[in-house]
Order: sequence, then structure tokens, then C-alpha cells
Amino acid sequence: MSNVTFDADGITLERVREYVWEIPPEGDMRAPARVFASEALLEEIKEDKTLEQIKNTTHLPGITNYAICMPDGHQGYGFPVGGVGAIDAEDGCISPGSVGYDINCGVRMMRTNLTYDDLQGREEELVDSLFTNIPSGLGGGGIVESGVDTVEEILERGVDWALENGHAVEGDLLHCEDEGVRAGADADKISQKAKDRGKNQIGSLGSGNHFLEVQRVTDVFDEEVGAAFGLEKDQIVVLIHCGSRGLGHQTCNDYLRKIEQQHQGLLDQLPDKELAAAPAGSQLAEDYYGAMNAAINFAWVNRQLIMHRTRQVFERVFDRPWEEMEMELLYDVAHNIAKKETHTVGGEDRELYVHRKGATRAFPAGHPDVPNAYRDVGQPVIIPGSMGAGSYVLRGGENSMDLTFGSTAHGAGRLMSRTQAKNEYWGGDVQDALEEQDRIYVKAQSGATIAEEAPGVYKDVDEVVRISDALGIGDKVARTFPICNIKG
DNA sequence: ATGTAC
Repeated sequence: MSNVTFDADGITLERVREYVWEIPPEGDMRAPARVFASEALLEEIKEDKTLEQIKNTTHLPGITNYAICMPDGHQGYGFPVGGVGAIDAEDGCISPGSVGYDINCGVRMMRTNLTYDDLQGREEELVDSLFTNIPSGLGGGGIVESGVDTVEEILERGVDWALENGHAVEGDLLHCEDEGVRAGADADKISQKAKDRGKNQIGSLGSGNHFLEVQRVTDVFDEEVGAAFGLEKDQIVVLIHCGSRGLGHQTCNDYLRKIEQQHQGLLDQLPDKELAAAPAGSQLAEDYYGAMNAAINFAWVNRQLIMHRTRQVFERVFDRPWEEMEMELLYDVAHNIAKKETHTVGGEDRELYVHRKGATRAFPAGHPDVPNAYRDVGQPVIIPGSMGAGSYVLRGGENSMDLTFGSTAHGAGRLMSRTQAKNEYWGGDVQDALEEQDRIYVKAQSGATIAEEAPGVYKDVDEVVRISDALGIGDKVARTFPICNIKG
């Protein structure tokens, strides 16, 4: 190890090699922590509690190799956003606090065969129609509003339910992780209260950083992989970012309370109560895993319904069938989950609960869990930037299994809190500037949400992606730029 | 992120 260090106000990071930093174990840390970032990003990461939080996560029993902070890391609830914790599934634990409140928050991208020329002049009509037809904002109102029995079916059957009920086509399932149905989902482990919160939110965007964006492809960096993903310059694509709404939030809350009641001993060992975990093999660990998998299915159906409704909006605006516009799902990535996966650790295969909170699975070419359509090039990874900066499509890099348990970053990462953002920006001004300077059309339920999500509150997504690419954990394939954005 | 309630 070289002797280059980075001093982050009391926490010293040792440089392992370019863009890889390590916090060596001290006190009750069970493993080192690693931060994958440039010095420029570290300067931002050190400004909040991220580094302290990534140190704290190494106290979780069963933490394997090292806890990971991605280049977009920032402070979260207990476990940092942009964090990966691979934890032994036999002797370790599963941590609802480390998955977070928005179970299976994630992004999906839909292709079209439209070009920017087809869309110019129609932006306002399109953004208005999307905003009118896709439920957004806090509280209830979904594309489907139904009873608890429907929620239960969705929880266990995932996108299969959407297919059977006319909200999906076969190809949608083939281009989603787990073909849109998470195994091991147990609706009985989701509380009545959570189901009640979910029943009128099936197909709804929510609020905060969730959005639907129409974008154009500005760059294809890798022609071969770009072709495999069906992406080319000037093409219109749609990006959808949302999660499991009140149902997932309630589920996280329910299990945090159960841990306080049943596993106070483990809780007492942790430096931060927000890392709450259930011991592997306990009834509660099994129950949470069943519930979390069910909430994952709910979030997939949520994104599916929003995508399918978007097809119908495009049909009306462009006056032709969506099939003719080739509006096909490219891929759906979950970035707030824990998943039982087999990884090679010190030469032997181990079952691990891989916690990815604000981190994206990024399996390389050839991995059996990559869908057939992309098996030869690697799993698509979608990294949204801000509504002013645009987003990236990557593919799982060949070093991801060795370095990061098959993971990479998930976004640009916040630079400042929501409260701070509202002091810095006024929503209306942000909206006007985006339209006048960049011809980006934004429509939101409240001006406060636009202020909270102003481009200036995010880190530089180009720098985040540059590091992922340089490390070979997620390789750059294409870049997009926003045209229309709707949000809560 | 999230039904500005337990």
C-alpha cells in the first residue's frame, strides 16, 4: 500500500491505488471501509457524515471484505446512500435500516424510435399530457386503485400481474431483473397498514427526487454495446425513477420497530441505531426478506404501470400506435435493495445478503443473471443525473465482481440537504432558467420540489461516471440530455 | 423517501 493519505477532518483514508481509498479497521470495526472516488469527489463526500456512516456499517456482523462507498456517496439514514454492504447470509445479518425506507427505489429506461426532430415544437404538449395522465406527488392516487387483494397479488406476482391485466407485454418482463418477479416474496409478511397505504398508489410517481423524463441520446461512447442496447444518437428515450411509495416506507418502519422489540442485543452492538439489523437465520430475518421481496415486486409494478401509461400518452400526442414507435423497455435497475447472491470470497463461494442502498447491480458480460438479450455485453446500468445535466447508460464492468460485489454508483448524489436547497433556490426561477437556457420543460406539483431538485444541488454526474468507468466496474455506453421532466 | 398524526 502506498503512503498517500487523504485527511477528512479526523478520518484518514489511505490510498490503495488510483480512485480506491481505505479506512483501516480501528476499535470495533469488523472490516475496513473502502471509498471509490477521485480526490475531487472525496472533497465533497467528506462534507457530511458519509465517511462516519461507512465506518459504522463495518460494525454489522458478517460484513465481508470491506464496506463500500461509491463515488456518488452521501449521508443517508444510518447507511450512506451510495453504499454497498455484503453480509454473510448464514452467520451475519440482514439490515432493513441499510436497505432504507424506499425499498426498490430504482430506474427504468424505455427506448423509442423517435428522434429529437420528431419532438421539437411538441415539448409543452407532451409535458402537459404526461403530467395530466401520470399520477404524482405525495399521498394517494394511482393508475390502478383497488383493494388489498389486488395489492397482495402484485406483491407476490410482480410484473406477471401487470401482464395478465393489460399493463405490460412479454418483452417488458424479459428486460427486467428477475424477469419482473422477485422470488421469495411473501405478502403475509407485509402489514395491513402497508397494504392499505399501497392500494391507491399503484402506478404513481411520488415526490422528492422521483421523476419521469423524456430525454434525447447525445452521445454513444461504445457503438457495439450501444447497438446491443438499441441506442443511437438523437434517439428519444424515457427515464422513470420511483419506488414502492407508502407501502415500502411502512414496511421499513414496521421492521425497524420489530428489531427494537426482538433484537435489542444486536442493536446495542451497533454504533448507530439506524443500522438496525436482524441476525441471519432468525425468524425476523426471514420475515423481513419475504416482505422486502414483496415490496420489490410492488415497486416493479409501479414503474411498469407508469411506463405503459407513458406509451398511451405518446400514442395520443404522436397519433400512432406505441408498437410503431418501438417503445420498448431497455432495462429496469433496482438501487435500494438487499439480495441473496453468491460471490467468490477468498477463493470460496459464499451466500451473501448484498445490501445496495443508492447503488446499482452491475454484473459483467457472461454472468448468468444478466438477461439473455444482454448476456454478451453485460447488464445495462442506468445512472440518472440531475434534471439539468442528463443521465448515463453504462454496462456492468469486468472488474465489478472483484472490487464491488458486482455493483456501481446510482446517480449524481446530493451535495446539499433539501432544506438547504430551498434556501438557495426558488422553484419558478429554476424552471424558467432550464426552459430558456436549455429548452428543458419541467412540470411539478410544487415549486418547492423543483428547488429541492435544482441541478445545483447535485454532484457532477460526469465525474461520478468517469470514476466508475476508470475502475472498470461500470463502463460508459451512452449519455442523454433532458427534454421534458415531470415530478411530484 | 414518506398518509404534515399515535
